Amino acid sequence: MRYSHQREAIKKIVQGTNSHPTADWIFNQTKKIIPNISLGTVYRNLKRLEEEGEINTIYDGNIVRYDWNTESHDHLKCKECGDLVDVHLVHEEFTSKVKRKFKFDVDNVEMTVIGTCSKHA
Amino acid sequence: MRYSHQREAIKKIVQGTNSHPTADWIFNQTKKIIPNISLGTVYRNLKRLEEEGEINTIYDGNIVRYDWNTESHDHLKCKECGDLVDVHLVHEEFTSKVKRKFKFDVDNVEMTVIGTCSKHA
DNA sequence: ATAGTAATAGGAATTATTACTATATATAGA
DNA sequence: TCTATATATAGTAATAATTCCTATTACTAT
Repeated sequence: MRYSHQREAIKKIVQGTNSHPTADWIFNQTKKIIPNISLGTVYRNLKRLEEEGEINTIYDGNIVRYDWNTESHDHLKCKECGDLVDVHLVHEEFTSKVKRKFKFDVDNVEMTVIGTCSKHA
Repeated sequence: MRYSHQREAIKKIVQGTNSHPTADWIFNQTKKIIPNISLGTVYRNLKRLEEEGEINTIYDGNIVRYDWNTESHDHLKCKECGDLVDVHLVHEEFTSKVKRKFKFDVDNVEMTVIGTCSKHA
């Protein structure tokens, strides 16, 4: 893969936030550095970076977000503030239980716990 | 809520399949009964039915699907055949653990386990 | 039967994403 | 360093999913 200024900028932006940004947010941030970058370039590079394992794609309902955290993890989503917080809830024992019980080979678990965070209890 | 022929047809169609259909599929099925139904009507009524607790909305990646099964449950998704199978994996002990550990009040857990089903092992 | 309210059809508008194409750029090799 | 070429980009058009809008239709209580 050939180097590109654009891809580097996009990578740094995703890796520099905990906000689980959308493509559009990333596009706007990148524009501050490369004003004439195009949205297609952002999408293309987000896909490339995901393929390279540099970033992760997460699904917040039907909204696609990106995450610098490529370790397997889960999310707590507060319905009051919309905050999405990284947590580690699914462990090895869980995947082996699924394997045993359903003869299902687990690659990945996508879990979002929806509720109310302590700030809005 | 006033009775409507359209909404009843949509409800029966969703409740009559295990295929976790998309809005578009439901639209096409409903057309077989009510040829001049409009897509907007399908979306509006799917939303109403979800609000009434008659059906569930599920997110398969960024694809929105609908499910007759309104009991809290999880999904196994086979990356080979795309099959989405209902399972019950998240139990009360899990939500109370999240409550204790993160002071997070759990409403709902959305979990999709991605991997390979026994047919494609 | 009629007025008032609620739902629908059909199409336009919106949003997110992908595809296309002419131009620009990174990089391997002379 | 210069050049050739493959790959990436900007800008725009196209597509897909969903929501919004409005004139029309249907139901309900009088």
